[in-house]
Amino acid sequence: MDLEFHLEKHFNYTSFRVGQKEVITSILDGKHTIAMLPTGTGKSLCYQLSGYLLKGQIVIISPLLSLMQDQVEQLMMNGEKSVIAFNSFLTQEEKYQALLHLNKYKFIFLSPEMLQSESIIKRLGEQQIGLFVIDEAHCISQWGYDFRPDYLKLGDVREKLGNPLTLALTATATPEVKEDLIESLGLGNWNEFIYSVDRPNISLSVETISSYQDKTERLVELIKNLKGPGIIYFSSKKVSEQMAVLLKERGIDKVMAYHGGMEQESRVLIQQQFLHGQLDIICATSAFGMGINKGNIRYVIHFHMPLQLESYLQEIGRAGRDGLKSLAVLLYSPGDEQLPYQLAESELPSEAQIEWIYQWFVEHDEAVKNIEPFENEVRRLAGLTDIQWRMIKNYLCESEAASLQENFLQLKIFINQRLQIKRKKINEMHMWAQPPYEECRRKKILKYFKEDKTIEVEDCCDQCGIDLASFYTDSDNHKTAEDAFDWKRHLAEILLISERSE
DNA sequence: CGAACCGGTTGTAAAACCGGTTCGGTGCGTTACT
Repeated sequence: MDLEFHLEKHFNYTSFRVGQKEVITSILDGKHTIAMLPTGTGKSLCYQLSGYLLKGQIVIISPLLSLMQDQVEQLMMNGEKSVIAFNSFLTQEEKYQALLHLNKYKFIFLSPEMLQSESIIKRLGEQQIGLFVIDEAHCISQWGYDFRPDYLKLGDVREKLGNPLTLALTATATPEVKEDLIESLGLGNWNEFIYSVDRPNISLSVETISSYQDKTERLVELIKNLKGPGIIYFSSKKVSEQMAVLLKERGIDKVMAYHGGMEQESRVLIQQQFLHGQLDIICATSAFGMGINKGNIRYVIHFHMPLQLESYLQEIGRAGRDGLKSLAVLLYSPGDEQLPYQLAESELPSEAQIEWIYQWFVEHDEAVKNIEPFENEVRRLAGLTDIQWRMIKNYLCESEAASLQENFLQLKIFINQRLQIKRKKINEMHMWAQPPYEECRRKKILKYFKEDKTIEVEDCCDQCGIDLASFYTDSDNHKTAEDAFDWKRHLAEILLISERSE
């Protein structure tokens, strides 16, 4: 088949980007396909073009509502009308109508949670599904186990839908992510297109700084000098906001914070402003990034380290999608690793909480499967977050243990295992960040991800030697801002001194 | 671990200080209530 012809016909492009043609060919051959393509290569085109060349409908699983809306818009801009995002933005009536006329949609977007609804599975099962797509498939691995368990149930859903031809798309090409998704999706045979996780145009730097205060000062200094735009990652919503305020006070404009606790409206606005250059710097938590299509991000700074190297890689990977030289800096203070450990632990229910729940069941002589009416009360009394509770409920309900006691015993073991895995990952991240350093950072990452590629990269990392000044802004913009600020501060100091002496 | 907050102490008035405690990230859907 002349794929280029169809590419031009449907999308008006004349040539494919890295990996696209191979992936599409594999799908059209009827093979389940795992595509781990580098960021910014146009992964969605893989299912869009395949969609036009395959019979039947295309079902796309997407992790974020905003991502779904983007994709729907993109398709509609391209003249495709038979698209629907099946999610909570629809009213009851709209949902009902959409289900009734499901066959008139070519592209159907869904969240994994929506796919747990029996009525939706039933209606989808009656359709002819040409391709089942899991977008951002690393979510299975990174979110499935505790945060969004419905990701791990996609395999069952696939089976119920009659094992449709499947495509998994992601940019996080690590062996572990791949294994997780093969196992949970239950693909028997598949083709895979996996590209290196290495991004040679991103220089890697870790700076060890002894105190929190010094780290803040260093951050301000970096921001003042580095050529933007850039993202600064924090592991706390509060700190991200405080830093945005501090940076503004220090004369740095076009800065905003972004985190999951903010209003949906302002989140969209900030994202748009960043995309269009009205904002230069985002002080963000891990909520920021997925689906951000901005090519010219010049640096990513981590004020806190993430909970695993996979996340680190994903976050720094948002820099330099245009292929130009970019920088990733991790600011590390000894003791920083405590925060990730804390976060990991607080996500899982504690032993005491599990014991409490167990006692509740014993006292109330209630079957685990009949918990629904008491659910909210029990959850509240045990002091569990909804994530923690869901994890417990999921496990208890799906267990085949012979007794309540046995069921809870296994639950405790399971949670303990999860904790160990999380700790191990944090430890690996920590080992990469903390001194003593002996080895090239890039090699160390590649080794962790089981790639044995030896590459020579210019300005590779702080170990191989890096010229930070080459990432500094060459315009005088920042300098002027800095001068203005110093003058202001100077004046303030003078006033303060004269106030005291009076 | 560090930051923020709370409540009690200090020593006579108000703010400063101390010690203890709590909290810290990612999102879908539904439902009850403003």
